[in-house]
Amino acid sequence: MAALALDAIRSDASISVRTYEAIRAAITATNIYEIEPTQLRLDERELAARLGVSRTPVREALVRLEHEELVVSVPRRGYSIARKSKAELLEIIVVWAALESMAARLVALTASDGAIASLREIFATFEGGRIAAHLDEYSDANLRFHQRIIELSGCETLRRTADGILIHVRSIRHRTIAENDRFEKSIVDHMHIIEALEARDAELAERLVRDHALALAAHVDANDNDL
Amino acid sequence: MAALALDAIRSDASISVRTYEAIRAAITATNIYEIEPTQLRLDERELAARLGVSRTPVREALVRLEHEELVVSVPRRGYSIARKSKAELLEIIVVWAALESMAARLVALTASDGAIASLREIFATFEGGRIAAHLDEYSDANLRFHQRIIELSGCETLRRTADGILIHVRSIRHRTIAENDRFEKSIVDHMHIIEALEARDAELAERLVRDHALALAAHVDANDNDL
DNA sequence: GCTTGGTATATTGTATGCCAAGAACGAGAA
DNA sequence: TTCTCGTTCTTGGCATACAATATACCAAGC
Repeated sequence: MAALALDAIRSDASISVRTYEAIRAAITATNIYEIEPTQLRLDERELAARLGVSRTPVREALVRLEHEELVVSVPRRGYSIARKSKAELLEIIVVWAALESMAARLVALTASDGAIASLREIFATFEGGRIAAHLDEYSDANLRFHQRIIELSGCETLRRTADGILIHVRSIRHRTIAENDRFEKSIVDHMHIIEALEARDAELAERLVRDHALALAAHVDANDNDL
Repeated sequence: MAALALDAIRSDASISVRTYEAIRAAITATNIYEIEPTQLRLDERELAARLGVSRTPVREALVRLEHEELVVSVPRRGYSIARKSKAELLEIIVVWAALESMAARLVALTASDGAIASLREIFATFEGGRIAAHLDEYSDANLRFHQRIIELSGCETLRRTADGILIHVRSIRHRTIAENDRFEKSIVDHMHIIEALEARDAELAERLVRDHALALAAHVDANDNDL
């Protein structure tokens, strides 16, 4: 439990919601694949005590988190942080590919030129091969890029659906970006995607985004055998 | 001991979960777009009394339902059944299109011939133009067809994600199927989709499914102004 | 020493009570 | 008559008490 960095909760919104946000943030900030299995347990009372609230809002928060599959509950045995199996992670990437490729289509068809241009700026600081030296920041930028495509689609439902699985995608991307020069290919892919969007080629943009995501899935499938 | 064929005892779902299922079923069985706005209110105490449970499981159930956007909660003013605006319904169709088209791709690439053939059977009873006389059953079959594509993808995460928005898609399809001969076009589309899957043409199947769904969105956008 | 049953303890699941925020309603004044 | 202010009542939010069940530990018998 000490592995979770719990922040104090905000003062607006209901205690339930703030509790949810606090626990969610704590899980998000933790590399859940690298902590002891015993640390995955979430003790209602301990969470309540540490957050300074009663068990009721903690339980409601856990119910929410269970729904977005961040935690799992075993009846009568409580909640623990959900670790996805490799097969599940692959499925998540497939869903992400579906959502992001649809988003790319919408961006190509409806986004403003300025909006599309903003995609380039995300990688502006990484020109000239300085990626390897700033792998963490590049990994963040990478994720932001994909998130931004979904944002620019203007489809709120798409964004919310994607948000639900974002946490898992984040951990995948974070772990795989450092592996054998994938970032070289990655940045080339991104530029092609941006070009397709700028050319307003919806079909191409959709396909490139999908294939980029599915390539990640294939990579994880082939390489990450320790999941 | 091994001689006894013991099944695990019915781990009768918790009251919370059963409460959730009961409320969900009740909402699903109601045409939420045709009842008085005052009927949309969900009173915790009343629900608890009618279900014979306390308010706690009712609240947990409502939290779950809120997460899947079947109900909305206004802080300090309680829960009510969520009616989607037209814009939101259009977005939902877009998300559905994204998920189902990805599913179609997977089906074309991985499903067995028998599985694909089962898609035809769904419409077997509607041959010979008997659709108009059995519009309700056709509407159901229609929905089952689209659900089945997602099932056949074999991607559980895809299925669960789609399930979350299924209720809304159902109500849309149900209301629009009766409108001006859409079912004629609809059944032709479906046959083309099946043919593409049988031909293992992933690109075509994906496109047909997507366009079929987006055509529904366009239809709703143009026709259903009373949402 | 190992197995097995019993008991204590810890922890979740559910019910209930209290409180505070809004809404509804009524009374009084303009 | 209408507007406004105050009171009451409804209703959700949270805490806590109680019940049900799983786990761990210990003791007794083989």
